[in-house]
Amino acid sequence: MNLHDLAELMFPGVSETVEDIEKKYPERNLSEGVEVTRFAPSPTGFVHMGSLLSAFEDYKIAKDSGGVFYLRIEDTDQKRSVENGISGIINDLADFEIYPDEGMISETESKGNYGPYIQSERKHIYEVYAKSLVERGYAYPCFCTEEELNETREIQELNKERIGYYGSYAKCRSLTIDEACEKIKNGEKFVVRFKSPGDFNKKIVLEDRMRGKIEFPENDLDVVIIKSSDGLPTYHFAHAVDDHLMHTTTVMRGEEWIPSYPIHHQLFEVLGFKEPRFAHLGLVMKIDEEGTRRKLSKRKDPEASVSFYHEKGIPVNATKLYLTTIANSNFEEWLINNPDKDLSEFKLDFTKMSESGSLFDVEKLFNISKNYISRMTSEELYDNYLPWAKEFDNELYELLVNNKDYVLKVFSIERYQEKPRKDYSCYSDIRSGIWYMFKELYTKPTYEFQKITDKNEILNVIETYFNDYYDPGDDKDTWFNKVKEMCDKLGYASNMKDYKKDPESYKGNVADISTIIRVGMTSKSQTPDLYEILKLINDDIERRIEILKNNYEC
RNA sequence: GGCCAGUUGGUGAAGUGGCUUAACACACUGCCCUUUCACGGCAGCAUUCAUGGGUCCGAAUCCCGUACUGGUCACCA
Repeated sequence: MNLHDLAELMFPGVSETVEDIEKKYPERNLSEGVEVTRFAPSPTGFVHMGSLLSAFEDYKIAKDSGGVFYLRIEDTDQKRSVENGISGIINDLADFEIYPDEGMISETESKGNYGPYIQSERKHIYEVYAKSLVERGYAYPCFCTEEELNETREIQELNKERIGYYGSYAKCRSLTIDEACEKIKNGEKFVVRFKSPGDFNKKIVLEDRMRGKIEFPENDLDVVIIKSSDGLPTYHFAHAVDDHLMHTTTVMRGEEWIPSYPIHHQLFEVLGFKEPRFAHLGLVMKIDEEGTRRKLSKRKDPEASVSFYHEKGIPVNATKLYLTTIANSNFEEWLINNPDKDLSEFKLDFTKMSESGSLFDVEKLFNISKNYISRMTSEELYDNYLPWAKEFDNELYELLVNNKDYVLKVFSIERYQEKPRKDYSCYSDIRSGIWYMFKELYTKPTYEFQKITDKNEILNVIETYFNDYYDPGDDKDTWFNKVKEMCDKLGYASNMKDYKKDPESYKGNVADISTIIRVGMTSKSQTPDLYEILKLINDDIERRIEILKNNYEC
């Protein structure tokens, strides 16, 4: 019996050779500097903020260089798979306008020439490579049971030695070929282990694209590369084979992978693969109630879920802007200097990526979103808001559709000025800012009068104003002068400075009068420009006065 | 426990030996502007870069130790 016989016994059905496979995955025809990146999630059904960031960065790095971004599904751990888990991920990415050039495009379909893009469908490929490793003496069957493995670990702990399957602890490594063949023939189950040629006392260096040099001891662990439970590869092996075959140029992944780099390095070497470059991203963290930092969790943090932003109505572009600020700290400054340029003109830079896990800052996201919304035209706001309202606020959606011109006017208030108003952080904020502009909604308002609460006085001011002073045809200056005129007539100060000098001799001031009119007509003490509002609700003023009166009578 | 990474204000961070008595942005505080709110303007917010030592004319920046945080050591990714 020789290695070839052993390999045949371990992989009885595998007839293809490594050369056969390699031919099917030719080098990509791309010029120097063009990046091929990938997002490689397990099919868990949805994407959370941390993985969205990583997908976004992968996508952006590829696009910035005119390269290829693909989506590969890593389902070698079937326990993690969820029904429709792939389409969930595709939809979440699509919500943020991340569309893979290659890879899965639905639950079962894919596009691109380097597939299959689901690892469980690539089983035969991994077998071919594993078999060749066995033939070359770089892999062997391991028959150790879980109990045996636990035992050696306990011994290692007791002796304060490094934990793992290596050196003399790698029992099955020293099995002769004949012994191994015998066991297989007897039907004993086995995993395939990598036969590491490494020496723990030697050093290797990773040239990380964002962290620079990282030094490690060489790997000497005989890691499992094919599992006996389902015959599928482990991450380490699948990563090496797939990223080689699919010709990934830069592997971007979380920093939790740094410690296993020596394994991957060795695998690439022994398999004769050209190693891709690596960038190990900082994890996205949050502060929890106890005040400690921890990884953002899908389960515990609603704001970690991508759907949270969808429901809140944060514009997709605003989220992208925020993700870019986390990805590259110099982006904010760029944005300030180039407010009108498209995001695609900003190139992500590995050396500007944060090495420590950054805290996810919802406040900042809202701020970015607020600024972003304030810069939209009324039409853009309308077009973006409408689909959101359709999904989350049907009543408003109907009004929006039926009163488009009117809504555009409402959105235009204080929008087209040098520094537009910033009222809305997200689409779900908009209702509270515009509901009172619709007569359909303005029925039983709650009033926010504060300083002046005397009902008769309020009614008196309102009636006097609309009977004797208000004229919708007035321009803004005339309009405000009339308000001031009325102030003088009714015993209020039209000039704030005068009022401050001697508040006792007035009933109030022009601000109080404005507030009475504002609250009387909108039931809100804080609104955009009153003059503009009155012009828009002109047809409804009579009715609103009645509502005010009725409200006071009962 | 071994290995690896990280540590600059409330937050994201700039900074790679002198231009830094630490940029910018968010948040916060105060004042101003003002018919409300928002916007905007001005000012304030780390004498100090986890910590101890060293190198140097000079250190947040280089070296060593310590602490803390996170990761990893699975037939999970």
